[in-house]
Amino acid sequence: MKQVPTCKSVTVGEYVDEVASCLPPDDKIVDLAEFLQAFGDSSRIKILLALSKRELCNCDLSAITGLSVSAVSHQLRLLRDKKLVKYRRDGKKVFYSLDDEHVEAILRIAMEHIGERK
Amino acid sequence: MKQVPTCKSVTVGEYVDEVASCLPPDDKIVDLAEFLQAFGDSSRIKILLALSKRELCNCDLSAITGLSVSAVSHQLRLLRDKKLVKYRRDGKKVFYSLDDEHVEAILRIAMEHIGERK
DNA sequence: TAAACATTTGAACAATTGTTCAAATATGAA
DNA sequence: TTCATATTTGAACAATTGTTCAAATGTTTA
Repeated sequence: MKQVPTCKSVTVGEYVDEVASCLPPDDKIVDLAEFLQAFGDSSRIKILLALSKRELCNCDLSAITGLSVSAVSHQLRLLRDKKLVKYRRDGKKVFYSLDDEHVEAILRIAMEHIGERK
Repeated sequence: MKQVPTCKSVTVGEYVDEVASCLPPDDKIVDLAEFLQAFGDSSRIKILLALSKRELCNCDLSAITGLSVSAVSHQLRLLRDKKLVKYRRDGKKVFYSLDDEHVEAILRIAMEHIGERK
């Protein structure tokens, strides 16, 4: 950044350092952002909501979401890498499910937040 | 999408329609994705975590996060539009805070999820 | 083995994103 | 009014993203 943060008024400086020192280190910030970013796409939300009902294979997810098999696979890889889903192979199929209760909780709370407004 | 979802094995068709009918309508999916996408950036995570400690103005947020005043303002506009933060003007300053407990809860749960692994 | 089914992968592409910079707007004090 | 401070805005740009398509990889059955 190029602009120097000035903010000359009296209140500044009293709590800025205190809040700044509360922030996690940069690598944790990045992990957090990447984890939450994985929720931030309509295709992935559809996949995650479907998986919140039951374990599903790539092919089923394609039928349910209306996305191509390839698109679903690409998104599942991302969701796997970011630890939102886990999987198990059963013969030709690979069954996916939500990684843990945190993922479910975030979906539920976000639904609540959306539902309340408008 | 161009590829027809086939998935010819026996298990298919039993629950696909059932799960599909559980999914919210498209506009709600989009709202959900846009809300959660707003969490998915390191700069915005820093801003949100800072705001989880206390109400802060644009200028303070710039000092705390190390981002330019302009970059913070652009991100705050997005966070406002997506209903993650609210604000009040006090003289020359505009103080921002988290919109509600849902936003706080999502940050907390995501921190837990990140904290548990590795 | 070959064939069918299911999934994954990589390249390409358009679309979206986050930052910077400069300029504009808003507020309070002199 | 003019000045200083604080915030917002819009254009530009590089960087990232999500999808498609074609090809490759796994797995089971014949």
